Amino acid sequence: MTETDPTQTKGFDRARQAASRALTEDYVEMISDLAAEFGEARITDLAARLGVAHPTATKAVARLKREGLAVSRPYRGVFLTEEGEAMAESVRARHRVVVALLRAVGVPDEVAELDAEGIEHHVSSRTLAAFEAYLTRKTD
Amino acid sequence: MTETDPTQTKGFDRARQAASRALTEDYVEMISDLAAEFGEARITDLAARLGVAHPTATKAVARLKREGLAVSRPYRGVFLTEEGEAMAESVRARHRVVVALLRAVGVPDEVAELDAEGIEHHVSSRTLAAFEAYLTRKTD
DNA sequence: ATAAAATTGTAGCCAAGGCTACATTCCGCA
DNA sequence: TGCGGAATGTAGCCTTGGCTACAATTTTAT
Ligand SMILES: [Mn+2]
Ligand SMILES: [Mn+2]
Ligand SMILES: [Mn+2]
Ligand SMILES: [Mn+2]
Repeated sequence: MTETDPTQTKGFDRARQAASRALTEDYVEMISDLAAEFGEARITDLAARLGVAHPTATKAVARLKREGLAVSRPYRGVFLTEEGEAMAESVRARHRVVVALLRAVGVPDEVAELDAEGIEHHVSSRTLAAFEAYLTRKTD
Repeated sequence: MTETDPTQTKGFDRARQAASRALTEDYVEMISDLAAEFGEARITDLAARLGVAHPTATKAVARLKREGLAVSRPYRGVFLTEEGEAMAESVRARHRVVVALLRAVGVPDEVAELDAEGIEHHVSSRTLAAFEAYLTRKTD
C-alpha cells in the first residue's frame, strides 16, 4: 500500500469507542429504570434484566463507581450520581429516538426494540439530530 | 423483583452477540476489499486500514483461520475461504444498505459512513429487509 | 429467635482484543 | 550478491467482560 489513509480508519475507531461505552450506557440506563420502578437498583435485578451472572453485574457496577457514575454500600442498592442520572437521561432519549426511527422506516415493532439495543450506541449526535428532524418532518 | 422476564434480556443478548461478531465481519470485509485492490491482503495493510498495531491484526487473522474463514502461509498474504468470501459479500451488502438508509433519512454523507461502520453489525436480517423496502419505495 | 433461603461479595478462571519490544524473514537496490 | 529496511512473527503484558464456586451477609419464615 502506498499512502496512509487518515479518514479510512475513523469509522473503525469510532465503532471501537462506541462498543466500549455500550456496556456503561446500558447499565446506567437500567439502574435508572429500576430506581424508577422500585426506588433502588439491586445487583440481582440488574443481572437478571441484563441477562448476566451476578458477579458480572457486580464488576460492572464497580467500574461505574470508579468512574463516578454510581454509588453503593455493601449489601445495599446501587444509586446513580448526578452525572450518572444525566447520562441515563440522554441514553434513554437516544434509545427512544432510534426505536421510533426504525419503526418509521418500516421495521416491525419487536424487531425495532431488539435491534435498537445495539444500534443506539453507534448513533452519533449528528445522526441523532437527523433522526429527530426526520421524525418531526414525517409527523407534521 | 418478582418475575423473571424472558423477553427483556433478548435485546442485550443480541447486542452482545453482534458486538462479538463485529470484528470478524470488519476483517473479512477488509480482506475482501484489499484482495480486490491488490490481489491479496497483507497484514500491514489490514492493520493500517483498521487502525491497529500489526500484532493485533495477526491475532485477528489467526482467529479467522481457526474459524475457517481465511487461509495464509507465513510471511505471505491472507486469503478468504469460500465461506469467508460469502460472509464478505453479505457484510459489504449490509454496509451499503445501512449507509444508503442513513443518507435517505437525512444524515450527512461523511457522518453516515462513519456511523454505519458500527451500526451495520447490529442490523438484523429483518431490519435489513425493511431498509431495502424503504429505499426501493423512496427511489421509485 | 433461629434456621433456611436469598442476596451479595470475593476469588480465580477464561477468551478477546488492544499494546510494546524484540526476533526473524523477505525483498529491492546499490 | 549481499545488505538494509520493511514486513511479519512471537512473546508477554494489560483491561474488559464473561463465567463458576464458594464465603459472608441479610432477609424471610417458622
Ligand atoms: Mn443498548
Ligand atoms: Mn437501551
Ligand atoms: Mn463495521
Ligand atoms: Mn463495514
